[in-house]
Amino acid sequence: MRLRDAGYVLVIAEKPRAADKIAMALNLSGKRVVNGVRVWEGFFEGRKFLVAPAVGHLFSLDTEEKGFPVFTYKWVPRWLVERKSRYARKYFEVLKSLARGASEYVNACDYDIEGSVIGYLIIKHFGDLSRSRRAKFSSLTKEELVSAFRNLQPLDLRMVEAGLCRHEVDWIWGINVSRALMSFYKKVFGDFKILSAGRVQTPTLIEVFRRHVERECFVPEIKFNISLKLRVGSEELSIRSNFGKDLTEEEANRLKIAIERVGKARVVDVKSRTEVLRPPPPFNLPDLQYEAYRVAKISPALTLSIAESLYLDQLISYPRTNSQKLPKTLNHRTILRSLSNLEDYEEYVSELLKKPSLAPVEGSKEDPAHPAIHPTGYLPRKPLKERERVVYDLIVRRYLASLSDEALLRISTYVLRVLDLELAITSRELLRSGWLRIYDYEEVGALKKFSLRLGEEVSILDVGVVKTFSKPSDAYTKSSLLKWMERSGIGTEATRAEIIETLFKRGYLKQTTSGIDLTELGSVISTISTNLFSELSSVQLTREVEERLDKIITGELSKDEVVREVTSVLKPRLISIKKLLDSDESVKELRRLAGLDSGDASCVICQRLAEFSYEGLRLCRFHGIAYERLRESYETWSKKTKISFIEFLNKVLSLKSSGKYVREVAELLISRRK
DNA sequence: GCAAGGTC
Ligand SMILES: [Zn+2]
Repeated sequence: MRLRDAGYVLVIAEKPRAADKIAMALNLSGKRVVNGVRVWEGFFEGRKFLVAPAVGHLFSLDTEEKGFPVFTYKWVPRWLVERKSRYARKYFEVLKSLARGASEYVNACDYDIEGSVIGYLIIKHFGDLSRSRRAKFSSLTKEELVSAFRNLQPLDLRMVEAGLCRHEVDWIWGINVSRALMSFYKKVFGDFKILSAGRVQTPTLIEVFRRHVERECFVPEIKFNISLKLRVGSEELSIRSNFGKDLTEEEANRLKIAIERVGKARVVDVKSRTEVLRPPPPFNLPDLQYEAYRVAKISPALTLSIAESLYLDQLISYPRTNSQKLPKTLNHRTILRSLSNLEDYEEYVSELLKKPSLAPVEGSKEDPAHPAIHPTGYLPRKPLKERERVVYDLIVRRYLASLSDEALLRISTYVLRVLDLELAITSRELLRSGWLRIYDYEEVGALKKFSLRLGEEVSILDVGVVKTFSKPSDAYTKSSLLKWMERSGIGTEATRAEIIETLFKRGYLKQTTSGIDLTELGSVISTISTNLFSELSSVQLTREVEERLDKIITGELSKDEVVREVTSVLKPRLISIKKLLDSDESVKELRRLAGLDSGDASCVICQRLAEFSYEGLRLCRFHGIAYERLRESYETWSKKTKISFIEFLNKVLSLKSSGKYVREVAELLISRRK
């Protein structure tokens, strides 16, 4: 492929800031503002170049068909079909008009499948695919960009095909199942409500459902431990231990008396080691969102929007990244000298600058297009708002920490023998604080320093028996749910927080004092999704889509084959569901599929569909599971302590960590036994 | 109006 001599080369960037960087790297200094959009022109290696930005996707899939099943769709201008994307119109118009005068096109969007689609669709609609090439770079640094433009590649049509396929598969599943759900809702509850389902949101909702069941069907376990108060040097140390045994109440009481009688313990082993605490790597977006919540309770969605505005003010690098690595070419000394003008960091930074070399710690996470989040060195020109300040401060401190020395922790473990039993106590002392001085949010564990010699006797000042009750997993927060999505490999940096917000907007989730919980609607949608669309309800669908996209990239599969496969799974099912929805006598069956009361067999506690029967009591799946857990749990409780079933039920009612369904079943059983 | 993915 040979570049034509006449006309200019139109370079399409994914976003305005990237267009600026590309122009800068290629020395294209002619800045013009067309229709409110910044574009750049100049000469690169003798050819006239023009760089203009998109703003992410400028086209979107859409259909004119109502109802479902729906398998016909086409790409349309995004600003036309999406209210919140009207701002994209001016970028759309500018690219459209500049494309007319161009003789060549370069797709210089991020080198990933979405970037390939963004540039491809613009060239396809406004330009000429046969006169196009792809710029391939993994960061927007001058070196990489110059090399990418000296070695322009043929258009990456397999990446494009994979990208188009991802859009189509998500559209087909999402739109069809959402419409089926709305149709179900109308039929069963009588009114219209906006509902949705999708490859990422549905497994996330179902994970909250699982946690809801786990917590609300939870029966605390009882445990008996020995508490000891020891004299260690001049200090008193309180500890709890079960000596590695699952003690019954009787055993614990006997042990307490025996230990009281001895009154002392002996140090029989001493192990000391120095633990090296490496600085944390610089932030990727998930880490920043997690820390902003942990340190300042800022929600993941708000953290992203704050980071976005810091990025647009040029204070930090691009935030929607998964990378925990900084570019080798980044000039840390320049950034540090600039940061030293800020009072908060001045002292620490001046120490860092004395180091002979500055090599940031790297994490393992990578990103195809953007490095870890770091301060640019540009300083705020006006005072930041409170939350902006908090997020900016976190980013700066994390960056400084990544350039800092390791911290050293001295950990000494002493094994004490009392009677024929052993227990360990641990002393922790910070020998060198290193990076912990600048990033002091990290929990190093309570520091408690003491020292004992081998063979030394330790007096036991007090002994007691402590009864403890286990607790269920915590309810999810927006932060821990986002972490779950990340670990499960669903969604992207840019979308996870927003998808959690969508689940709230649909009325599937609610915020309670202990965290996120499912609403009644959320429970119905989870249940019907699991029953009718099991594929969409699991993170496994994402794995399968990814495998197929990889095969499209290697040429083993085509987009049409993958779309045909999805259609063949979904279409027959949608047709039979539609038939069910259209029939007159289907409401009962539909209610059953949603786990709702279907008329004849309902739970004696909540009227949901009964799926269990115990002691002549019809119980729904929640109360049925709660009943089973209560029975199992009583078995273990009664082995450890003398307690009647009624006493046990009353005790469970009094414990805060007992689940809602468990309490309701306990109350019912108590009232029946009166 | 529904997805998930870009970006303001
Ligand atoms: Zn029930």
